[in-house]
Amino acid sequence: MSTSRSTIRDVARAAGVSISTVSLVLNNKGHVSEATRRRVLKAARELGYVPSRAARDLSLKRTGNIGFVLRDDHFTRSEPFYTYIFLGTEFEARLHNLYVLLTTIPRDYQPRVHTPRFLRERNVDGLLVAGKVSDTFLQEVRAMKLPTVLIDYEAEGFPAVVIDNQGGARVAVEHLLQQGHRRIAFVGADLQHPSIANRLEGYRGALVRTGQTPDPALVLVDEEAEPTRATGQRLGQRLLELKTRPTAAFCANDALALGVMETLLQAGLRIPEDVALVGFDDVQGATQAPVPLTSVRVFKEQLGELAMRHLVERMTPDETRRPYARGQHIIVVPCELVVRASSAHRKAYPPA
Amino acid sequence: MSTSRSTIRDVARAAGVSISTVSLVLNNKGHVSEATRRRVLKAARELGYVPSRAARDLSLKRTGNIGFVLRDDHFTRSEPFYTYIFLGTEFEARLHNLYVLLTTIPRDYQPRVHTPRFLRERNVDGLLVAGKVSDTFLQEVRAMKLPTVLIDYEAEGFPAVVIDNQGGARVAVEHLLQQGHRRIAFVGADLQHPSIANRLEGYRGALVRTGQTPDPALVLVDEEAEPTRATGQRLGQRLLELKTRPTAAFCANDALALGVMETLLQAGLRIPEDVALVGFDDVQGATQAPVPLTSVRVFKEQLGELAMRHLVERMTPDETRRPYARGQHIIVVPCELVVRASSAHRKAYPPA
DNA sequence: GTGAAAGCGCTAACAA
DNA sequence: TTGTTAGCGCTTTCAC
Repeated sequence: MSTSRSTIRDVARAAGVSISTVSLVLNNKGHVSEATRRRVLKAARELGYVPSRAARDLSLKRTGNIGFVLRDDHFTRSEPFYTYIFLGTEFEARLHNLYVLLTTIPRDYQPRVHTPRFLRERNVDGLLVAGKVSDTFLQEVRAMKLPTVLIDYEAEGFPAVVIDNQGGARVAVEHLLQQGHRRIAFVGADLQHPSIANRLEGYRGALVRTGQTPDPALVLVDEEAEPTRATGQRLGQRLLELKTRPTAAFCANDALALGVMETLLQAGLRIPEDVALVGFDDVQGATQAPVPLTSVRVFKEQLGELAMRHLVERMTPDETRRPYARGQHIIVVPCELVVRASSAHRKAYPPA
Repeated sequence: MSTSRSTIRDVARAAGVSISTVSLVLNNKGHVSEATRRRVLKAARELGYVPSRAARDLSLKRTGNIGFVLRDDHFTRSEPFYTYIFLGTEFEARLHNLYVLLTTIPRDYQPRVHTPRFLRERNVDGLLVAGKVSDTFLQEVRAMKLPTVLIDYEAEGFPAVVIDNQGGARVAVEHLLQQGHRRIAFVGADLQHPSIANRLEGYRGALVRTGQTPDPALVLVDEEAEPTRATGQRLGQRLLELKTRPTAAFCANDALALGVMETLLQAGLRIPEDVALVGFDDVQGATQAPVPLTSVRVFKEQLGELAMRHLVERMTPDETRRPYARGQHIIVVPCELVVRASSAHRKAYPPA
């Protein structure tokens, strides 16, 4: 017990069988009689036997690791969005007896310089990429022919697990419409980001569906900026300067919404009486905001779990499965609206 | 290139030597002639050879992994404190060619139920534990006889890398004293936490050193609570109810300080004119607070780096090192005061 | 200085 | 149903 750990040999000896039998039992393979199976299991338990990962991996020609890559600035954001996603993958990984190797890459990724070590050494069987990353990185990954799944981001040729951005945005805007709002602004940033673009689409869709004509003047977007609180503050300023001020704004994410809120409150406006606000992501800060923020809740851990599950499926060529297209599957995860004070019912327009 | 990766055999063949020679060259061992050394290196480079981790680990009887454990509620805090620490360890790990396996444990850790998988399977060569964790967990770790280093926490029998809590607190309070403050409160929580206890010590020390007698009435502590923003709000209330209000408060961390600030501002007090505030940790939110918060900056990534380095030292029994006590080394990392508006010079008391 | 060979602990043919 | 054996790719004695 106190000496070095026991091996498959020890178990075999203790159970009075050969090591291959032990291997078969432990991996539920082949046909082993119930009697020996029990003996083996018992011996293994009594010896506190745990298979050596290195030995198994060497024999199986795999690593048992999954790489998880995200941008460092995303990982260290004050909102633990990607942290939850990571925890989701980690949870699912346990079910498959895999380890997750987490590494960050810089925003301005340089192809050979910043390549994660586990990729360089080919020390992962599959790869998970969370959030928007440099395209040069994705190109490198593409060239490696490694099973890969993106999370909360989309790119040519990669399967991905994404939020139902469009659907969530639509529900959010429909909620505002239902509250009686007719002049609803959209606050956004970097439209290159598929998520943001989709949220804008959802916003437009909701308006069009209800027979409205989206007013371009109400689309407040800073194409060059990241969707941060600071950007929200600036865009809030622009909102204030509009000739006819909107009565509500749907913001592409909570950070932006919180920034807008700050600006509006400082300008002396009331929320939601003067301007109702809805965000997206439902971050922790949404609840604690001066005016609790209505938002679209995203199930971050679920994103991670699903991505890992999907990755594992792609890694194990299951013969029993039909030969579906090996292409770019996109898994869309639903989200849900959480109504808080920032968009509470306006006295003037009671809900339908 | 497109087929499976090349092995040490391939390199040996290409260089016209034996595999043991290749091994020696690649590990800088034994005496190999400069000529063959070059040939081997060249061959390895041309073949894009990367040693198999599994094979090496199997042979070396090690795993090449380091476990990193922290509480899930710490990891998902909105302040990426532990995220930075993790990144520090990850950075240092690369230098030693180690992988870091990150896992969280619940706050209410249950001994055999929640044991991290890599510990159960003994799949790490060393362990890093960040932040306060359940004592039952540490007991389990103790029993494993695994090289371990704590980070930002201390416990019997474990080496640790910690912030200079006492020193930082002292500097913070000295700063307030220098601003002319004489009634300085201490705002804290859970004194069981060594960091908080030490910060209180530093606070007292600064006062005593300058010949003051610490006033127990000014020590506002909620022993039962965690040092969070909510706790800070409550303690801020208690501060307001004091018969003779302090002119300044040193808070055990930024979360508490931010909570106190919120309460004071809502009560109509001005900061720093009515009450000056100083926090600890220098979190991201400190800069963005309504009144930018003076705080003690902590070099989080450095904590992680040092811990990893120390762990690696303990893992590799270096014969050349003197047989120092194998005991509980505590590495103290300095921190520095960052002065912002929340404690800016008061007109009444110009700086010395 | 270099090579042959054993062995790390496991899986998977292949025999029996 | 079970056992024998040949690897998996590397490190490391031990000869030469």
